[in-house]
Amino acid sequence: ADYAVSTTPAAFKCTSTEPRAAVIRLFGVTRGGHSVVAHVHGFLPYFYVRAPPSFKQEDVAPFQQALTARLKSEMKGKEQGSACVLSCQAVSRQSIMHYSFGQMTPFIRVVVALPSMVGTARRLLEHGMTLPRFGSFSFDTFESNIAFALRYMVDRNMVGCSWVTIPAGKWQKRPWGPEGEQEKPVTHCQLELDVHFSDLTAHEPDGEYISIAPLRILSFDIECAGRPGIFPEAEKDAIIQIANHVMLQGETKTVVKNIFTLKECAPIGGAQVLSFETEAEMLRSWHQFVLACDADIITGYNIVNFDLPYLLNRAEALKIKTFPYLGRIKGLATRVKDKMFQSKQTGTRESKEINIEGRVQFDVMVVVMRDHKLSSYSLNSVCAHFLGEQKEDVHHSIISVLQEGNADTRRRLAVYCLKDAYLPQRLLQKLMCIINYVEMARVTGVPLSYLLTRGQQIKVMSQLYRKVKPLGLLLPVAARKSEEGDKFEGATVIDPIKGFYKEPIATLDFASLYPSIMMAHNLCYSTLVRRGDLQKLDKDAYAESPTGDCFVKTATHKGILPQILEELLGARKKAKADMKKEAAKGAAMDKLKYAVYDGRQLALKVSANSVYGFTGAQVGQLPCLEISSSVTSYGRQMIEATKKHVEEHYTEENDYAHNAQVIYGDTDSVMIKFGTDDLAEAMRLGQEAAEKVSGIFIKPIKLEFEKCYYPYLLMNKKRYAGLLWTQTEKYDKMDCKGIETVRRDNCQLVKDVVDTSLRAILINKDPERAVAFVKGQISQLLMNEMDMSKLVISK
DNA sequence: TAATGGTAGGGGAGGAAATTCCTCCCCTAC
DNA sequence: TAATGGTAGGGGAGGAAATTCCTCCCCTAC
Repeated sequence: ADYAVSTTPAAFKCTSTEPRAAVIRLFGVTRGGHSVVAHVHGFLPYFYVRAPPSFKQEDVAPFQQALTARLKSEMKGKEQGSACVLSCQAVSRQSIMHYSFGQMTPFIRVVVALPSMVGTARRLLEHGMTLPRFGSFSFDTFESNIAFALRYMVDRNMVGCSWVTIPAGKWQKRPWGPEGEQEKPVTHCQLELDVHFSDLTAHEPDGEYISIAPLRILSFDIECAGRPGIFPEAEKDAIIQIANHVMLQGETKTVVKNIFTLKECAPIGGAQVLSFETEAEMLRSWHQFVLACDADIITGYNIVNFDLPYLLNRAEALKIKTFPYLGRIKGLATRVKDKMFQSKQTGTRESKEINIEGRVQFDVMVVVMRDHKLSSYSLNSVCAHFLGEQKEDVHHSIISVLQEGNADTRRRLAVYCLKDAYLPQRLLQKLMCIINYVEMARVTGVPLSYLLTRGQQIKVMSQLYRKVKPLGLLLPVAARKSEEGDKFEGATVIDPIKGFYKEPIATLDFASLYPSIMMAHNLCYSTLVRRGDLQKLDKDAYAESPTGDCFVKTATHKGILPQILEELLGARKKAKADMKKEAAKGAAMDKLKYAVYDGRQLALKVSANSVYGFTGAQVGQLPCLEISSSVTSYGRQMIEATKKHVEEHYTEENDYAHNAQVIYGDTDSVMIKFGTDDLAEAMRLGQEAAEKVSGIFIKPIKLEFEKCYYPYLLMNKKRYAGLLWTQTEKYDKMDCKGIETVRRDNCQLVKDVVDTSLRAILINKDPERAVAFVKGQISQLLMNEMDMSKLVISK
């Protein structure tokens, strides 16, 4: 979904006299697979302002006049004839920040003509505006920085990638309207229609609406004739081939497989070969193909940062004026912009921003980089990792040679290029990217494209907006800037008692620790009690967290965040149950449905866990360190209590065979040496201890016995290895944490040596063998007999 | 159309700072 | 020009070498 500013057709004008209005565009697919665009009319941008004290109904009109005047002068005639502020209305709402005793306070709902006016109005109001009865007053605005399209989706209960119904008779198929002033199609979609926003019904993605639309997915790859040793430059180096591979979501067969080549190319089985004498002809023809194919999703490997910009720049160098119109909107040029994406998680990454309206750019490289930590992100190694197959390798230095050869050498290049277009499709299917991303969009409510171009916060914001609206609560706009280094204390890591343990070590974990803390203690923006409000409350009505912040209890007022978390975790339980149900059908199982449920439960889990991070985000949209630091402080208290309880209860005095000892723990886990040599006994004790300790905490906090390590090598904080057992018959695997074997900043040799040594120690229980192996490797190194490839470090 | 989830913590690299070691030299005891 | 005994050993100065400490960075655990 996006929006455009245009004139509104008379039929959808309603009461407004505005010359121009924002029209939401919903791009989609029908069940039959036809592309659709709906121009949604009549939805107006708005936001809220907190009314000054003693603000009365009769103050609304002067407020509107003042704001209109300021806004108009600010727009400097850009929007001629626009009223700018369409309406102001006194309403009762409450800010989500701080517990407010269930009281509502006066707010003003401001409706403006265009989305861009929201930001301007916000700035004006925050800087202070002069009102007759109040003098210069600096207003707090609320919900004034939400993207317009998302605002619409929130208000209409529409989540990303969901089904929408438009009843017959409520919409107009373009072209329509009286002769002369007809509404003509402006997009390349097969079906184009106009509708009033209230006539659209969004469906929850359940039951018959759980299915995923048959999206058309175009994967492509280009080859350039680079000069030897120089990375291709679009200004100088020609594009010689473009391979394309089109599939439908949910189906395995290929719809189109073709290749555009410069100069003649020998035929390739199963693929259509289109050869051109000039590069310009080829590019023009490919452009036509993209429009005809009308894909919903454009994919490929590194297309956003290489292939698409290269194509666009090359077309510009060749002066092909018609080329940069790859989107669904006719006459809207595709441009490349440099963008910086900065986050703690990924670091600072430069990337390109390319507008292709109505098509989602689903770059497989971006997807893999976001979801997986790998040592190399080349298509070759990613395929080797996930598909267990290497790509057809043609070294870039011989690409030009092949091109300058004959039809057969160009055919070899084409086969390679086709494979590069096909592999991203394979990866998407294998990793079930589309399904998982669609489910993430549905769970969090954001459009699909946000998931690849935006961070984590927008997903929580979207859920908050949705949850808060029916409750009459409003989300404040983040303060201009938060002070640098606004850090808070995190989790405890128990000092390890380092050593090699030959007896089983039981591991107990708190399930979803941070979400369950937030639920148990009702931590939320709306339950945080202001210091000054404390004496107004009963002592039993609130609880003080270990940081000294007070939150009211569930019985007084249930927090929004706990509600969101409950729903997320509840929905996850359901999704997992549905998965089981589907699997129980055996042969009749609907694999696609099963995958959807799996993707959903994963999305729900990730979403639940990111709520805590959202409240502590340093550069956040709605940070609240009182919440995040309370969460971690409760966590610290809990892990200490668990350690204490276990060590005090499992003692010889209490008739246990040994004194138990907590040898290590990190954040939400404790590792216990019960003293017994028997694995089954250790598991039983672990089980028992988990239940016992769970009892001392408030619901839904739950300690679970998860596994035993036997034997266990504890080297340091966050560094250990052991054989992991979940049942007594056979160990599951060798589990290594923080050790060189799991790090990506060392050469293969280090990994191999450490891995082999650990195996010798843990599995064969033969440290001598490990020593001998290491010595052997060192002498090989010293004698220069080591394979050089094992010594490569890539950073 | 500006946006960006958290803290704890190990361990290596690189360089500054503090410490140790060594040699030379002066001086005294005898 | 004139006059010039020795060895052992403490301790300071000065500088080289080895060590510690600190910061930054990367990457992981949770």
